[in-house]
Amino acid sequence: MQDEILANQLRALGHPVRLSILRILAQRQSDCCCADVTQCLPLAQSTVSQHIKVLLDAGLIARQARGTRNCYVLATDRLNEMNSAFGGLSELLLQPVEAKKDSAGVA
Amino acid sequence: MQDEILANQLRALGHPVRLSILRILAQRQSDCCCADVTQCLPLAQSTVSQHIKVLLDAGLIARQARGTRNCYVLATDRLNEMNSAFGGLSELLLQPVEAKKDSAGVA
DNA sequence: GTCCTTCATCGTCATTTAACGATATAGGCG
DNA sequence: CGCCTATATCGTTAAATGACGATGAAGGAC
Repeated sequence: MQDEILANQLRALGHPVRLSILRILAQRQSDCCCADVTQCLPLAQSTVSQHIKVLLDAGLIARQARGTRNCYVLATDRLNEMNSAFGGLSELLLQPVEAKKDSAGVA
Repeated sequence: MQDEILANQLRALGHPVRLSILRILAQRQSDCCCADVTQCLPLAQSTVSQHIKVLLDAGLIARQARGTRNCYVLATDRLNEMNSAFGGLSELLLQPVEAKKDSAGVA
């Protein structure tokens, strides 16, 4: 289901460490490898690698093999899609609240 | 931390059933009690109640005692906040990609 | 007061997650 | 070829999650 995918992406975002990782990637977006990320966090390399995997599986980041290093970049396409999906969701959720403030359809 | 809160809210959204619950609340936003939600889902009442609790704890919905019923409504304020926060996050994340396409600052 | 409905909470169980250390693989360098 | 570095994966463990049935408490209705 669509919801499954969206939920999976939201769940992937739903951890402070993973938010941090995304921010780290956003800041130094080029040539950011696992070791770089690990250096910014108080966690073991294997743990960081695991979090990276969650983000990878959710499609929120992409891997770029670079010699012996694996560099990661934000999957901006997917993030954009997700942004749209989330925008659509929140629009849907928030819609009834506004009670069609100025809906032109009313006679 | 701010991230803790945001992550918690995202995690609360990160389950298909909870997305469904939010949609259900959005559709028939008034007088929607636990039984109503349960009727829309193939889950036990206690399970639905648990999911509702997660959404409550994340502040995404609010409870309104109504006699023997507890009615739930979307916490639109919080959802709006979250929408902003998410927008801000995605803006931050997506920013480097656009490479300031038309930033006026450039001579 | 008694009964009935609604629902949150409790206890349980299986699954998943988060964290770690250890390890094996893959690629560059001498 | 042999070594080193980088990192993904494995195995483990504790804790969290998701699901359920049962139960107890709160609040009408008669």
